[in-house]
Amino acid sequence: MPELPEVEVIRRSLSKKIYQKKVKKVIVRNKNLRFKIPRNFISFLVNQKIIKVDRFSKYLILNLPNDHYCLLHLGMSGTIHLIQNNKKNNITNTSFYNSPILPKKHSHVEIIFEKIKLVYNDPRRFGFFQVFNNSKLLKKRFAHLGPEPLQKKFNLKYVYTILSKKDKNIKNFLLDQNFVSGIGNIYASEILFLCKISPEKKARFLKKKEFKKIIFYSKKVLLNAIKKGGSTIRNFKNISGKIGDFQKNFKVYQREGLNCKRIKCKGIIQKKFISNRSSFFCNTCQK
DNA sequence: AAGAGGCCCTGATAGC
DNA sequence: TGCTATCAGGGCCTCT
Repeated sequence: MPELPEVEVIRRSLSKKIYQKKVKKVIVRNKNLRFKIPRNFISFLVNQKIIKVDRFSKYLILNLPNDHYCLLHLGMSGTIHLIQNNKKNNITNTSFYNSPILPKKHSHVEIIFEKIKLVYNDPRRFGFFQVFNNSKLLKKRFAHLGPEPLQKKFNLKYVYTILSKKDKNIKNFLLDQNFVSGIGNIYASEILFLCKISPEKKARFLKKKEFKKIIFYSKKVLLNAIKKGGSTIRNFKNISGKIGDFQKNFKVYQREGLNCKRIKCKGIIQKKFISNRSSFFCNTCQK
């Protein structure tokens, strides 16, 4: 699923294409997403300009005039496609995430601008749209979420205060959006590998030095992933759709049974289910 | 009240 | 080939 870096990459490309564009039409084919698409969704958007494309954590926020906001979460399988209608009447498909061609199935929502349209496709329908009439309500929507790893608020004092007495394992904390928001299952494993910390280690047993590492590598992994264009995004410029022209440079994720990438470490990457989510880690260098 | 587990949903893949 | 079981990157709700 798209984690913070993927959503940020999507935000940037989206922003370039739909900034200051006016919504001409909205099509809702299936309103039964994770949450039902609100009744006023279409009228909320039509004739409005996109004045900014924002993001918090894994949420995209389309800023509209008059302090209105349209929130979009991609869930596990949500993808955004931009279809451009150029002068030659060719349809150029720009896929921002995960798919070589525009899927016909599961394209639940279309937001249509003058020469371009945004298509939301989501097989599992874990994603959702929500609308907010002012920034107060939007803020309230995010109130329960912890800071992003990239924010200054995500510092030693904050992490220590929350984690130092908790009995929950650190992997679950990295996935807990109330503690820190934006990290998902892939990057959680990657971050802990770089920290040399076992995913099963209870938070209260972590030392100050380890808290510092968690903060440092959380930032580093996410920033690096954004820089690389979202490492979980498949690069599907190849219309033939052949797999293999995208690379995952993961150190542990989906590397079960393979050698640890750390120099001189003889460890083997393990896969283990921790709270129903797959976790990958080196059995030797992560303590 | 913290933490574990179940559930929403479809599709891809593995195993028989 | 065709069935079934398992798993997939998230988040919210409930139960203990």
